[in-house]
Parts: sequence; C-alpha cells; structure tokens
Amino acid sequence: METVASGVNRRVRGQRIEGVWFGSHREPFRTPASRQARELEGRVLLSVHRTGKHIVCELSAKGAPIPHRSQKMDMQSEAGEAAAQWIVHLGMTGRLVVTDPENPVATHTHARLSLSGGKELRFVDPRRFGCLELRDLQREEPFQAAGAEPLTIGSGGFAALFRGRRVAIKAALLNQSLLTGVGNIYADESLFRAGIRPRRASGRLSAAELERLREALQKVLRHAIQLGGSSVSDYVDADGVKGFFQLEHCVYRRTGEPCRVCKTPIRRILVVGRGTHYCPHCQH
DNA sequence: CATTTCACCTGGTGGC
DNA sequence: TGCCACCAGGTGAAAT
Repeated sequence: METVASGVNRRVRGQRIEGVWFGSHREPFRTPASRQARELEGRVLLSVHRTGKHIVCELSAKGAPIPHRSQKMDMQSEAGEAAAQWIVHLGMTGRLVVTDPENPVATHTHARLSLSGGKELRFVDPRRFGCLELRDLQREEPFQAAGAEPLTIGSGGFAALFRGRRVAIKAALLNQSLLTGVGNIYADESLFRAGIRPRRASGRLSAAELERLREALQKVLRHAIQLGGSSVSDYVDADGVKGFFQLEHCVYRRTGEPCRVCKTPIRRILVVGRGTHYCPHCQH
C-alpha cells in the first residue's frame, strides 16, 4: 500500500480530474458511483498517501486553482487544505494504474479518471473486494484508521493491545481495530522472526515475547517498504510488485520448503480461516 | 461483549 | 483438453 500510494502520488499530484468514468460492475462502493463521479470531477489531486491499508487521495474544492507548491510543503498542510477525500481500499486484487488513455482497458476496470496531465488513473479489481468512498470534508470527518499505527507504536501501547485476549496472536495481529495495516504476509513473517507460534493465545505472551514481536513487525514492515521503494518504477504496470517480496519471505507460502534457519519443513495451518505458515522448530 | 465462521468474487494451479 | 478441488495480499455480517 505504501509503495502504491507513494508511486501514485508522484504521478498524479497537482493534476485536475477532468473526466470520470465508472463501470457498470458494482464494486462494494461506500458512496454510490454516480455521486463519486459527480464529486470527483473538477477537483485537484493534492496528494495521495496511505493510512493503514487505505489509500487516501486529498482533493481540492471543485474548480479550485492548481496550487503552486514548494518542495518543502509537507502532507499536514496539504491535508489541511483538502475539501474532500477519495478513499481507496484495494482488497485482495485491487490495483491503481496510471497509464496513457489510449492503452487498452484491462478487464475488471471499474473506474477511470482522466487527468489534466494527459494520463489516466484506473482502478482495476477482478475479485471486487476493493472499496471506494468519497468524503466531503465540509460535512464529514476526515478518514481515520480504527487501530494503532504499527510502525510507530511503543512497547507499552503494543503490549496493552493484547492483554486479556484469548484469541490466537495471529488473529489479533490481523484485527484492524487493534493494529491497522497488518496483513496475512506480515503477520506470518513477523511471528517467524519473533519465534512465536501463530496459535498462541495473545494474552499469554510474555512481555519479552511481545517486545520481540513488536520489533520484528516494525523491522519487517520497514524492510518491505524500503524494497518497494527501490522497485518503484515497475509496480504500477500490473505485475511489477509480484516479484520482489517473495525473495524475502521466510515462511509465507513456503509450505514444505526448508526453513531458512534450521531446514525444518515449513508448516501450513488455518487460523481464523487464513492460510498460516510457520516453522515448527524455530517458533514456540 | 469477544470470537469464529461464512459469504462476497474471479482467476490460477495442479491432480486426475 | 476438460473438469474439479483448492488456494489467494481482506473484511464485515451473522452465528456461536
């Protein structure tokens, strides 16, 4: 998400939305497509950033001039100026693509925004688990994630999230109202690096284990963001993202393959219905 | 209340 | 080649 948001931001910020097309396929829109189309047109994309797993596009008032911006201008001041937000959740298979308008339109393209810079921003989502929402900030609150931000949370706050809970630690990590933005890959990878089995009751982890988990989670997320940052150029073209994460995976989707540390075959189980991968020797 | 299961969709893969 | 079961980066409603 971080990679997608920063890449899209780089390509579309400061451009006006001149035309909007929504497909007849019904994505689970929080805002009716007709209202989104009406509201988006004529606004300037001030900035695009990530909050948890959501991509938030800050929008100007309709017909507002394109702002002249200095390099130093930070996100806070931009967010403050915004009159509306377009909030994109990519679900499992959603993609945001910036492309030339004449390029063929992929199947399952649900939205196309034509931009003043001559490109088109497209939302493509085969499984339709994604979600699009428009907020008018004159009337509604700006988007805010329910859970804590995993990259910056401290030891005390992190430990408090799991106190008294009986759920498996893996389930707690995936619970977006506790932590925002942790998905299946990072849950498995951080539990491996912390040496903790995914089915352990979250409330029974020791303070030392929780601190190991917090550090592992932050390390994994930062590392992944860094790798994403280094392969920015191709991610927007459909498949650019696919290749690079796999190289770093210790357990995710490595069922039966030898553990990178101890050579024990990686095991796959189900936890709250999600495929879960761990090393039976390294994780306790 | 906390927790688990299931439905929502399409597409890719591997076995027979 | 076809058919089928199973798997997939997520989440929210319904059931327990």
